[in-house]
Amino acid sequence: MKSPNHPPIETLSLTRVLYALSDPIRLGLVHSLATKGEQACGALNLAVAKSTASHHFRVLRESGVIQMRPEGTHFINSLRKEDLDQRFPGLLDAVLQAAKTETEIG
Amino acid sequence: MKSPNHPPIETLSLTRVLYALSDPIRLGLVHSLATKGEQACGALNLAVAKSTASHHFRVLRESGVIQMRPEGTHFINSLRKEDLDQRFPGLLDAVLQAAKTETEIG
DNA sequence: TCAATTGTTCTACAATTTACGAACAATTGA
DNA sequence: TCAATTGTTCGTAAATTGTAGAACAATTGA
Repeated sequence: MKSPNHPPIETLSLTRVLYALSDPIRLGLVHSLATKGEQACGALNLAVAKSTASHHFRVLRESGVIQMRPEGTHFINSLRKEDLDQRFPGLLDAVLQAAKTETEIG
Repeated sequence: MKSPNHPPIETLSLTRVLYALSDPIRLGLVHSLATKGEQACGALNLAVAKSTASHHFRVLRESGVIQMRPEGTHFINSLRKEDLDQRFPGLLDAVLQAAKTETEIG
């Protein structure tokens, strides 16, 4: 497994991050990574084809929201929380809190 | 001028709000409304056709980010800051702060 | 070695989004 | 009344996005 490219912190674009988080599937992935910690792609059992899942992981990775670390036959995904907090303080926490609120309300 | 519809607070969708904010033109509008206060559409002199501007205002309005109040021949736009703060605490502030940061950095 | 596992890449397609010009609607002021 | 102002709506075109299947690549374990 070849390690994919990750954009450096200073190149992260706010609109790109917001866009990455604006999809229900991707926001769900981020929420899951935030609450359960780092996980393999397969552990997040998505309701879409694996090529589609790969697409969403790519959007999240290229926007700087997550990082992917190769490990054996799969990838371990994790939030780039510290990077995001440094570049856009409070943003990730606010989004995660809002996501939590929304799932509670329905 | 007929007053346009605005979605009630409890129906605001997080992904929809994030999507509305993920466009550079719309984020610029929001930033402008946040710093300069309520303004007419024309006062925000956009670099796009007025039909395109109308589209962006509509996206912001239907996502619940802004409200539009008819006044004479034009509309006065303003952020639904209190509503957003109530539904998604800290989100708007974090986005606005991030937008400010990004314009400073470049 | 070789099959199983995991995820990417390529290709294609339907749906959505952004953009613009032209026509239209509402209001104001001369 | 009527022209000017302001913004919406409609129709359309170009670009982007989300989705999936098929083929491919890398790693592990039998």
